[in-house]
Amino acid sequence: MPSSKRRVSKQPGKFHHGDLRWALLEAASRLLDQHGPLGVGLRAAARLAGVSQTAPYRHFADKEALLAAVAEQGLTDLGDRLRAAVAGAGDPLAALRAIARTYVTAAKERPQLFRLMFGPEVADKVRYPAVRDAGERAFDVVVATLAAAQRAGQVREGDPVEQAVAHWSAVHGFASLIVDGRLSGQVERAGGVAELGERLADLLRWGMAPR
Amino acid sequence: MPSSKRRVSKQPGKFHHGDLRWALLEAASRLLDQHGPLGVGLRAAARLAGVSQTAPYRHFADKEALLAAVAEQGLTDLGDRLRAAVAGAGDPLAALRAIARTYVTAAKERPQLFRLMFGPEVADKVRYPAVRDAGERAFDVVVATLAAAQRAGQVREGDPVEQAVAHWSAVHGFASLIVDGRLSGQVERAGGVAELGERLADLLRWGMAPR
DNA sequence: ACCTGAACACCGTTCAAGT
DNA sequence: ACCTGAACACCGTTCAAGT
Repeated sequence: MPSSKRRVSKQPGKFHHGDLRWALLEAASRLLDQHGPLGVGLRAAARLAGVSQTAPYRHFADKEALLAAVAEQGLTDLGDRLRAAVAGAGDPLAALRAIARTYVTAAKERPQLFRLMFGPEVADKVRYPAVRDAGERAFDVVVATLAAAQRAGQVREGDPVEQAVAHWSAVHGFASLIVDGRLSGQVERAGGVAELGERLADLLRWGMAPR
Repeated sequence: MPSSKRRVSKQPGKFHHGDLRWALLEAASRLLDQHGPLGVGLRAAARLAGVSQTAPYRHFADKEALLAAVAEQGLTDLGDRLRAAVAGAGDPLAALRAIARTYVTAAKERPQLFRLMFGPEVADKVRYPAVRDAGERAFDVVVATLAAAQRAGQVREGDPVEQAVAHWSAVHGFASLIVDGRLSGQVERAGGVAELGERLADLLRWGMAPR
């Protein structure tokens, strides 16, 4: 995880940036929101940061490394937000609802970042263990919440990891289809994303089998 | 939907290809599987098809249009496979399971195509109604199956579209996370994708609330 | 209609060089 | 360590031209 605060150069005037790495991440993030994952370039980021085209190579091995760093930031931030949402919920069941709401909200806020985080731009995840770890830390929040929900008798007994995969799959799939504009008709019919999301949460909770 | 059969040129010798459009789709499809959505290029496709770099512009307005045509083929094919899976199932409940299995299998078979179909490469879906229509035809299979399941008393009553969104979200999210390598640990723990998928199907069917 | 060749403005990446 | 400028091999796209 990159430092989120800009450091001041120790030798003022000698470098354009006290922390070029930070400046490049900031530039890439802006390019991402404006032009999508395909609009993020090493040269364009360098231009935005005010350095030469080859300067980024001091901090990132290649373009994919820059994108991976942005994705890692996004996943870490998502994990933090999920943790905060769980902490602010009254009980585990409310926490599960808060996870779903927070996840979909984050995806809608920065759709391009969401796409980068789970898209093909950073193809070889083995090359970026930090990206994978950030994703797993976010997933762990879901697992812990389901374990707590079981202890509180609000979710049926079973492997919490398996339940977390189910919960995450449903929430992630819904967020993905929303971001991709694939559910716009259904969203309109239901009167909004939040409303449709609530109904899906109920279906997941009570199941689709006849009562 | 592009014709899936190569036409023979009416004036042999005059053109390199009887159907250059078909040849370019074929080339793009091969580039996609080999190098991912980012490896598909207009020039590379033209090279594979044996024509000049500018020839593709006779058939596709730009690069995105070529990618959109490939995505459309993939979505149409997915819809066909879902329909066939439903037709081959004994009852609506088995059909729902077959939809999930078919969807995940298709995603695993051609992960790069799956990413293109739902990824950011074709960003502006309004520009490509054919892509959207192909996706909706696939979705309609799920809606129809849930309506049938309700009539058979195998799924609780309710809006079949809403239930289809829930089913599709869960299946799509699971497939996405699998393709993205995000569940490799959990898959190993569970003894395979099919096994984990079966457990998720049960959770979706019976719900997560305490019995 | 269909295709070509040259050209333009971009890329990612490498290399030799400067402080 | 950090940054630059020139260069190479690629892109997507446009344009004038050929059959």
